Amino acid sequence: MLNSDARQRVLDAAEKLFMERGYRAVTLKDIAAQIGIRHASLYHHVPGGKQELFIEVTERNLARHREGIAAAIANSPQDVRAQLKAVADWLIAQPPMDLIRMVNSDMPAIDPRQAWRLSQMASDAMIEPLHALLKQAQARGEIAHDDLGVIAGGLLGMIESIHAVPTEALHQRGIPLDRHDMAHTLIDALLDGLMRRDEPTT
Amino acid sequence: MLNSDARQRVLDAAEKLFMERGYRAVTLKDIAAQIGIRHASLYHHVPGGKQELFIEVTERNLARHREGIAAAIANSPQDVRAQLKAVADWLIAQPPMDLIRMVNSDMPAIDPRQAWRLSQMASDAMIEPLHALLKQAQARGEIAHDDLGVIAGGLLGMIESIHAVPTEALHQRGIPLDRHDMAHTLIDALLDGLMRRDEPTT
DNA sequence: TGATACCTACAGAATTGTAGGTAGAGATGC
DNA sequence: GCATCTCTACCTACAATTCTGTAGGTATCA
Repeated sequence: MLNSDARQRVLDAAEKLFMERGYRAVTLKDIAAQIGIRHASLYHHVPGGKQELFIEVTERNLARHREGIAAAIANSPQDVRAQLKAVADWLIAQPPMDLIRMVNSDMPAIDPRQAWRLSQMASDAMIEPLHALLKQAQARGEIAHDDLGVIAGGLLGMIESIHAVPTEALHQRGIPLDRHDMAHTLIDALLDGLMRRDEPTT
Repeated sequence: MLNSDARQRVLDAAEKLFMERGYRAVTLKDIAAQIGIRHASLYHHVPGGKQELFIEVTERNLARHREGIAAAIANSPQDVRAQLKAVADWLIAQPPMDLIRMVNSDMPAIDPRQAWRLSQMASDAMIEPLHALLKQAQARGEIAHDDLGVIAGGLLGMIESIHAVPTEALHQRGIPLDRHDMAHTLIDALLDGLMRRDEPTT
């Protein structure tokens, strides 16, 4: 009842649209249309209305990210490069997680208490796992850096920025440019550095 | 007339809000309130309405970015690190340029022709200058990489992601964490790489 | 006296939310 | 075996508000 099949369809559609476009850019009509029902029928499954729907699916989405990132790391060898690429592959397969929009546009539009809670969740789900991954790699002696928190955030922004590449741009001039490849390229670049070195560090 | 003082105030307020929150999350009332007038008065300065206002200020903003980035590079020594940091400093001083939101939320909400044009402009203003900067550094032998286009995009995403750090988070535990410092840290990390090397490459 | 920069008032559409109704599936009483 | 009862998942209709855009008026200044 509280988690029926029909309700899940509503949450799925809402999650997809809200995460793609943001709170204000999605109407209840959009969500209802996506699953072929009338907007008023949404209230049957989510009596709390738009804001509660947004909060619920955002929480759900963040929880999924936390688990997805954890699983990606757990299923990889103990190696920063492999782990980061696994995380990136998982992130690229998801709808974009636009934290800039979340912080600057979505959060100011909802109840401040909830906004604060969601911001915390976002940090815990997205930044912390990456931060932990990097710290462990540092402990293993694989990498060396003083501000791994900052690096974790930058890494995330770098990977997510790939979602800003329009789909058409990927097939240009016969180059089968793939988002996963791009993410791997970026990770290799961050790990190895761009500066030219005469002795190649593999 | 076409570029009066009052009109500039309208464009400034609109640019700030639109770039911060996105097209759908900003109402004409918000913009008018920002400069202390009624929403209907906006039509005196921008008869084209909301969509044309958005397009105009987005163009303006992108043009400013193109110029600001070019100026930052021009006023720096011929050195990737210095140039990238100058660009980053300029970007950090601007309102966030959320390309993910632009592509996935703002562009689908406006006329497709204009959306395509703005997307081109965004690429020209943001990615291309960075790409050119990197190619020149490569020509000078400072850096070495095969996919500088991808790197340029990732670099941008990395720097812009700093705008997702909530202002309160910057003053935590007495650490005067500054957005500019964070950007510099990220640039150093990308140039030098995170991998531990026993001979320090300065 | 005319241009500029505003204003009030309002129309029309979109958006969120409420009230109450219905069709069908499955359980229950007799 | 079948009438009925209840629950789920919708529906239509509409109220309240917000948002965009229009029409026309007014104050100020050169």
